[in-house]
Amino acid sequence: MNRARTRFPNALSVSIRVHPWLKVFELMPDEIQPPPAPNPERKTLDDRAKMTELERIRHSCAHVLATAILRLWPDAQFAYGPPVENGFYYDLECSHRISPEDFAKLEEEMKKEIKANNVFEKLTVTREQAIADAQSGRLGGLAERPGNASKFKLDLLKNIPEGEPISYYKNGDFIDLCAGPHVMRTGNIGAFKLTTVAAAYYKGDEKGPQLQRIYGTAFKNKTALEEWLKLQEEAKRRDHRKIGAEMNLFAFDADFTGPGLPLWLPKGGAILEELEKLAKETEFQAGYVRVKTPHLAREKMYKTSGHLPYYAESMFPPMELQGEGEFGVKVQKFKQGAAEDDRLIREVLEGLIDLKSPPVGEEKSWGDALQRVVKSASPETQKSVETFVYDRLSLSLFSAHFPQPDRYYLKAMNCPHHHRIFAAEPRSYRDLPLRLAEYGTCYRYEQSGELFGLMRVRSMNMNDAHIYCTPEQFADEFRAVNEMYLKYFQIFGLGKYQMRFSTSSPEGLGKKYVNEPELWKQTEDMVRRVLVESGINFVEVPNEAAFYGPKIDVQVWSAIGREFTIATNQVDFAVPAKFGLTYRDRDNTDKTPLCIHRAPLGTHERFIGFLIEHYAGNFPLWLAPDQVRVITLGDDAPLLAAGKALVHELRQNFVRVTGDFTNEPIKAKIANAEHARVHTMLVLGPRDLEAGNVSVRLHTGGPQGAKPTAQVVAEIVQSIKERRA
RNA sequence: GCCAGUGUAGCUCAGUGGCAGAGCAACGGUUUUGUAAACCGUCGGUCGUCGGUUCAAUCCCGACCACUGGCUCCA
Repeated sequence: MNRARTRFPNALSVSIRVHPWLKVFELMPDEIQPPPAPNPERKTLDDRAKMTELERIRHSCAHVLATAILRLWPDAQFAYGPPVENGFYYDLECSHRISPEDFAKLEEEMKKEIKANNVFEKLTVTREQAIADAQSGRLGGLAERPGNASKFKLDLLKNIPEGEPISYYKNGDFIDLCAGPHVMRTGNIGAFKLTTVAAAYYKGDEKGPQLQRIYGTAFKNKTALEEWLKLQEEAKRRDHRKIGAEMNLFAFDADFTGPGLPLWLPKGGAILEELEKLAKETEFQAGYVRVKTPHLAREKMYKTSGHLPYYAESMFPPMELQGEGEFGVKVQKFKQGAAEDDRLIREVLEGLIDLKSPPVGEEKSWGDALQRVVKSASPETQKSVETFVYDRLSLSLFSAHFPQPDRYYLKAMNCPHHHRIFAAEPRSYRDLPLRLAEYGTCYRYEQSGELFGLMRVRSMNMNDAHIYCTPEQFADEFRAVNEMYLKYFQIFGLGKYQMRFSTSSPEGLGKKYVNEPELWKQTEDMVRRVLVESGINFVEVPNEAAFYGPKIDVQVWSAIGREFTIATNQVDFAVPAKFGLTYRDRDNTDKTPLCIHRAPLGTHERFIGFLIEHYAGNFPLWLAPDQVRVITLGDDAPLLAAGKALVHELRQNFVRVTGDFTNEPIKAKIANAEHARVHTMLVLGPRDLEAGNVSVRLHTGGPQGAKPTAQVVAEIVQSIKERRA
């Protein structure tokens, strides 16, 4: 509740929707629907049996962790404790707040349990027995705990299908409800380490209880653990935030610019420029045309597109121009004093939305005060207040009593603007396919905890384009888009990628997805066919499509193993209709085009962040911010002149080149250039000058010996032109 | 937004209830050099912000902000 007010002080509909005592609003317009309850995946027994040895070690280590926690804090209640990619975790509820300071103690206890080398004993029990044990607090415990039932285990038991065997695993005194499998003995856990503590929601449900999650990792032996720790160190070194700072690529300035809003420094700007150039050239050759659209649009744009109110939470709150637009006059009137009848509503609303409301007693806002008052009232009064609020604040009345100011939103996506470009001219089937491309800046209000370096930001440049086409053209267009993706992957040497093909679900039609069963089937079939025919590596993920059509997300893995969705490709057969987009077909009727949203390079921000980690900052020549540095051996006049001439020549060939003509020792100048990750160093000394040579040194390859200057310049220019790896 | 951790010079980090420290960078000199750091000097700080405790707070306490690791989310 607080969150909605804080984030959207002006977005009334949003504030109201999530205010807890206004549950009544869940009955409101069908576009405001709570998300479907998460369905926690339950691994089948077959899946579990496939656990690798390492996973068994880690899962067993989770039990050992639980054992240790219970010895220190016997009231702990455990939920899930699975192995994960880099280790394991166990979720628990406990009166003691476990912090990393407790790790040493915990690890001590864990070592004792491992040293005891207890057997992981499997016990099969009846459901009745299991329920009884859970109720006595025995499950996930060292002993019975009267009055402290194993509540999460009870819940887990409910999810075990009838007829499936129910088993315990027991090590020492610790008994846990668990399908296994485990290692034989606690002593089989060779080496482990607790890594971090975090909060996690029970079953991943934001509304569920919040648990403490302890993360750890475990390995067969100490060597393997140490190797992993080393790898973590290496990952830290390659982290795009670290390298970005070292190379002066970008900066965050939370105080002045705002969190999640990167500033591109000149060197990062150079990379950005190269990416745009690549995209522009590639798209030009593929028949795209370039457009440019503003960063703002009126509310009507996003109401029409359907993004409001669905995605209002992901957008920056609107700017309101009170004196403008058709409602300006009404607003003025309202300000001068509303009718008595309106006053109560206004007060209710002010309490809900006004951040600056003074606290009333213990409460943080008038809304809280109101909530208390209503709660303490008789059921009839509560009912009538709810009815009143529902009646008076429902959107229709709302707009009647509260003239809408002119609202402008920062765009969170480019598509609506492009749709309006489509609509700006009459279109014939002869104009299609129309491919509108733009490197457009979008703004999304990502939750504060979600921000992550360049990978998750609030302002982003999207390599966006929208292809409007007829259903007959769709397959070819879609194929061409995929080919463009593959072309890019080749340029950047991305061997490991996976396309996630997200489709709809029959149950979601009309709720999560536009209710067009025929079109869903058609487009999904078309997409699937194209993917298979193109021999593309993809997986199909049901029930994850966009609300307007199936989509493909491209996942890549950076060199340090981070997985990212960098590109996206979506079919849209719904929104063009909402905007009333049509083209005149051969048969002289107006038809709605299909639209393909595609962003092969995703956003500048994420893509460059990814590239930094991918290349560890050692970019290929064409992308390197510092492509060439000319270094003179001393600062004698003839050397200096030759050096400056070389810089000039390279610059006239559009090479990003700097000169280091200081009188520092050559070793220092090389070291500086290496630290700056300058791709190519050209050293000019008296010997070179005499022979018409330069000595070439590569950041990634060391000294390459002396070569004729003209040849070196030509090679550099050629390598950049070809975008060589 | 939630849980936890962190916040000292441009960067990497020391440190203490009683005058704020180093290395690198920057700047000024000296040095005249062949492939990862030559020497000397100078400058640089509201110790994240606000409040509290104290004779005295960068240090202790509280709130807030930002970042980091996770959770949830990512149309």
